[in-house]
This record gives sequence, structure tokens and C-alpha cells, in this order.
Amino acid sequence: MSQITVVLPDGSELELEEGATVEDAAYEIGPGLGRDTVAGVVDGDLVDKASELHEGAKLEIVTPSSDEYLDVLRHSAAHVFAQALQRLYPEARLTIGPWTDDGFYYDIYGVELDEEDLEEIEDEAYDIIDEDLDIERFERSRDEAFEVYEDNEFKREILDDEAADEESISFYQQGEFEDLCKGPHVESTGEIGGFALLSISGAYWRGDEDNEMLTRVYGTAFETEEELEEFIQRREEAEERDHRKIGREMDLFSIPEHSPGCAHYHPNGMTIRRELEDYIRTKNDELGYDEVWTPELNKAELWKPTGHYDTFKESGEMFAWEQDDTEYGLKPMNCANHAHVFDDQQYSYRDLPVRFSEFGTCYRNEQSGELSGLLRVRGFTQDDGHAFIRKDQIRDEILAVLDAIDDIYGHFDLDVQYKLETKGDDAVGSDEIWEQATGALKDALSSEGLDYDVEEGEAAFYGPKIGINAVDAIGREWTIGTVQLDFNIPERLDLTYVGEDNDEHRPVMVHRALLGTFERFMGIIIEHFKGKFPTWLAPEQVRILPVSDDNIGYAKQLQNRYLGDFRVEIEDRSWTVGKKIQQAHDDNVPYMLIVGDDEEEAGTISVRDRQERSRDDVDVEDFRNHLEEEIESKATDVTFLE
RNA sequence: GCCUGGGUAGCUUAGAGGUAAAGCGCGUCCUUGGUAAGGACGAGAGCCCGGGUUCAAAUCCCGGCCUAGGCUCCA
Repeated sequence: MSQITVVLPDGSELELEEGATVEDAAYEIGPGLGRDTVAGVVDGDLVDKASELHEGAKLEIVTPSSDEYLDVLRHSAAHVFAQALQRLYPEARLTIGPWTDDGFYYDIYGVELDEEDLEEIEDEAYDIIDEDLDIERFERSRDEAFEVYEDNEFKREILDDEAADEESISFYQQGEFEDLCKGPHVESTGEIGGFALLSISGAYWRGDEDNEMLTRVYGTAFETEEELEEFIQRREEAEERDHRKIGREMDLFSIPEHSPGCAHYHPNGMTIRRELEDYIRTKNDELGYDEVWTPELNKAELWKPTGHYDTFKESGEMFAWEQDDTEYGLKPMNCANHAHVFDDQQYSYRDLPVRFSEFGTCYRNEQSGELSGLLRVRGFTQDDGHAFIRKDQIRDEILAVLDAIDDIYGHFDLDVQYKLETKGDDAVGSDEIWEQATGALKDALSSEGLDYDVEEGEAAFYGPKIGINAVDAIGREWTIGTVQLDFNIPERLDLTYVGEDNDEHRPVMVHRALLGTFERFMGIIIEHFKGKFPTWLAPEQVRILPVSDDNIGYAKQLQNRYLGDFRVEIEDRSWTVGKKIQQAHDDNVPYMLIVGDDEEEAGTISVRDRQERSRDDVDVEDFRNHLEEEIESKATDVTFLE
């Protein structure tokens, strides 16, 4: 019998007989570990403990105390759901039921469910958990497996595809229930402590729009009921951060029924947007961009040579219509217009880079089901910019933008992820050009020392893209800033500059948006700050609370004499001090100045901040100076009372 | 676009065939207050829109619009 060697997490090696399984390896290490083994992680994949090991495998043993145990538990919870479902709806056909980051789902066919049905299924699932059924793996021959799934085309397809190479097919069984499954699973349904079905939705088989719509049930499971309760609580807290809720409460914006996907900024929201605009204008100045403005309305012709027409119009994403026998459209992007501004005169190599920036308002007809508050809209304004550069300027230009983005995001305390998106199916231009452009972006990311994920095939049609992604309250990722390198549009529009050699040369275009769009960026920061904006962004920076109506005069005096440069309101409703304070907290006002007879006599203020810190006898000038500095430095939170 | 929910006062929600409710907010009055909700009274609702069933529809049925979470798209 020949031997194989596997590598354990600490780097040590373990000699095993050929054909040894994960469980065998665990027993080899120690009988205790052997007994505790739930599954294994082999070369990074979670697998059943009965899996055979191969020479050189990197092996990790999963026990109930491993991080991966929860994934295994949830995989079993998906089976418990399926079992409960089959007890109540024997006609339901099962497809796939994997674990996910925070639970599991199961896609089923042939049964219609609504949310009331979920409660019933959940009760049945708890019965199955109480029955503490042993979960056992067994195998069937291919022929037998096909027989079992005689009327389940989905499982048969899995047998034909995923399990095509396997002669013996892995099944799991618990009580009367069995399911085609490669595992791994826990040993008994009783190991699940907390179980909940969360929602119901549709999902296309194999994720393909042309396939059948399946019913997907999302659920989650934990080892204990307490953990489940914590999970539910975390979800409720996430709802509290929802930018749509905060946006309404703080009167920042609205998206009325008559303008689906198009935000209306209210005065408070517009204050924030204007601060963002001012900041980005400053940054664009520093980066050497000249601001332009180009129209939303153009003839559709504009986008034909660039390729936008094919991409956006054909997919129904562009708002376009016939008018007087001519097709017009609203711009889905700003680049074609900027390219024309560039093309309007002849530049020399000495002029490059030529950079245009614009807070450009674009419209795209996003699918109705995709709209989501400010995060996915139909009308949006990008802090867009295009640099027209020489090939030898690529590296510096990209680095400058990445630096600026890094600097800007620091003021928002945002955790962002960099993505490199590469050539997709709808791409225009040659492979060679794409490789060159993608390489340049990679170089820039590495030389900035930035970690990034590569997303194959996700780029815009005209060039590879660095996407800067942020996460919303419920964990969805959204691209905000972006840098794209484009050799194609200059080619298609025949853009040129005159080189040192007096010949015409092709410029390269860098497309970039620092915040992305004001809509999405605001949505992200509302959720990130939970409405407690940094003072420089806060719609109301200071609220003066007179202790009694008699002190309103002093409040006004303070506002006029010292605080005229800031966004200050006076709370003049005849409320108790406690009530005024509560209201100011609810409104997320950074600073409250409480002024009564004592302060009025001494000419001072009492300062309270939204973190519930307070100080009496404060000199107004000191406060004013600090406020100025806090705003100037774009501090991410209130600091006067630190 | 597809699947499953939802749309009732400015906001959050209750009501589920028989005269439309509550809390917050808003108005008036009383109270003039000291670091997270003082009191009284009052105004405020085409119950998303259009059709249908019914003696009677916010409620049941059909269609549409909007919206939430998924799916699919997506710069």
C-alpha cells in the first residue's frame, strides 16, 4: 500500500495510507479529534469527512469549535428546511440548497409559497430538530440516482453536470428524508439550536434569466437560540441605519412616486450635497481639472460612434425617443460630450494632460426591480472627469487619481474595497489594447500598495476599470468611485493631438469619478454615519437651546455675534430643557449650546455634544475657534469636548 | 423585467365587508423650565390609482402605479 503526505495548518506533514479520508487523518492525529470531526477543509474547500485525501493536500479538520462549523450546520439546516417542506408539500421538487455568509437558502420548484406558509414550515422544521434525527451519508450508483430523480429534471441536471465524473453519488439521509448532496453535514438535526426562515423570493435556475423561475426560501441557523436572537437584533439595528429612513427623519431627500429612481434633495440634503460638491471642486482644481458643463439632451447620434448607443440603447437602458424625425436621448454617461469638447480644438503634446470635470447629470433606465433608494437610481449626478493624456503619462495620471481617492475617503472614515474589472463580452477594441490598459491599472494598484480583487469580465465596454466599493447597512456592496482607462473611445472618435514630431497622435482617456455619484455616495455615508454627520457636513451644526423663553434674546445675540459663519438654529419652542435636548439628539445635531440666566450673566455657554458629553462655563470664542478648526479639518466626528 | 411581501393623517403603525383609530409631529392655550419626552384642548385621511363583486368595499376580485427584499441586469 502506498503512502501519501498531507499538510496540516501548522505546516507539519502527516503520512497516511492512500485512500485515507479526512476522518482517518483526524484519528491519526488523535482519537479525541477523530471523534469530534465534523468535516474537513481540503485545499480551501469545505468537504465531507468521508472525502478521500490526495497527495500534498492541505488539510484542516473541522470540529464543532471551528469557524467552518457554522457553515456545515447551516447546510444541514437547509436540509431540515427541505425535509419540513417535503412533509407539508410532497409535490415540491428540490434543486439546490447551499449555505451563505449569514444563513442558507433552498431553491425549490413546483410549489407556490407565501410568507404564512413559511411559519408553518418553520414549526415543522423545529419538530425535526426536536426529533434529533441522525444525519447519515450514503452512496448510490448513478443509475439508481437517476431513478430516484425520475421526475426532477433539476437534480438530473446536477447529476449530468456537477457529478458527471462520479460513478458513485453521495446522498444524505435524515429520518424519512434524503437528498442528493456532496456535504458536509453535522451528525444530527438536534445540533441546530436556533432556526428561522427569513424570506421568500424568486431565483432563476442556474442564475439564468431564460431558465425557470424557482422559489427561493432564505433562512438561517445557529448553534443556540441566543445567537439567533442576536442575529435578528443585528438586522433590526441595520434597519435603523437605512438611509431611506434617516433621509426621511432628517428631511434630507425624497423620491416621490411620480419620479421613480430620481431623488429630490430637500434643503438639508442639499446642504450636504453642496459641501460634497465644494470639496470635490477643490480636489478637481488640485488635480488640474477644468470644469465644463455639457447637456443632458443630445441627438442619439452622439453615442453611435462611441459604442454607448449599442450598449445602452439596445438594452433599453437609455432614455431616447423620436422628435421631428430625429432620435434624441438623455445622456447615460458624460464621456462622449467631454470627448467632443476635447475634439473642438487642436491640442499639442505640450498641452496634455487636458482634463475636464463635470458634475454631470445622467439618466439610465434601470430595471424597476433594481431601484433602491439613493443607492440605485435612474437619474444621478457623477462627479465625473476625463483626462486626455499621452501614453507616457498613464502611470502618473492613474496614481494621482488613486492618491486623491485615498485622501478623500479618509475624511469619511469609509472602509472601501478595490476591484479590478476586466474585459467583458460587450467590450469594444482589440485584446491587445485591453491587455495594455489592464496592465497599467494593475501596476498602479500594486505600486500604491492597494489590495484588490479581480472581477473578470465586469468592466465597462470601453476599458478596464478600478472600482472602489463600499458596503451598505445590510451588507450589499456598491461601487462608488471609479478609475477607467480607455484606448477605445479616442480611437473611435479619431481624437488626436500634435506630437513633438508634428504628426498626429492618439491620446488615451482616463475616466474617473471620485465619489462616484452624489446620490449613491450620500446613501452610503448616511448609513455609515447613521445620520451623525461630521460637523462640516451636518445640515445643522449647532443648535442653541435657551433654558427659558427669556434667554432667546441672548441666544440670538450669540448666533449673530459669534456664529454667523456656521449653520446655527435656535430652539425657540416653549419646551422644557430636557425635551429640547432630546429633540436635538434625535436630529443628530453635533453641538447644543444651552444658555440660561447663568450663562447670560457670565457671557458664557454650556456646551453639550451629540455623544452626551457636556461642559459648563465655556468661552464662546474658544468654542467658535474650535468649530472653525473642526470644520476646516473635516474631522469625522465632534471633538470639542474630547 | 421576474418572484414574494407592502401602500390607511406630515411620520410610524393598528383596523380586514357595516359611521376611519393611536402615538409622534403640527396649531392654540396653560406652564418658563438647567442637560434625553410638562399639561390641556384642537386641526388634520380622495384609506395609492382605475375597474368589478355586493344593499354596503380601506377591507373581497381583476388591472395598473409605487415600494421592500431577493433573482437577473448593471458604469
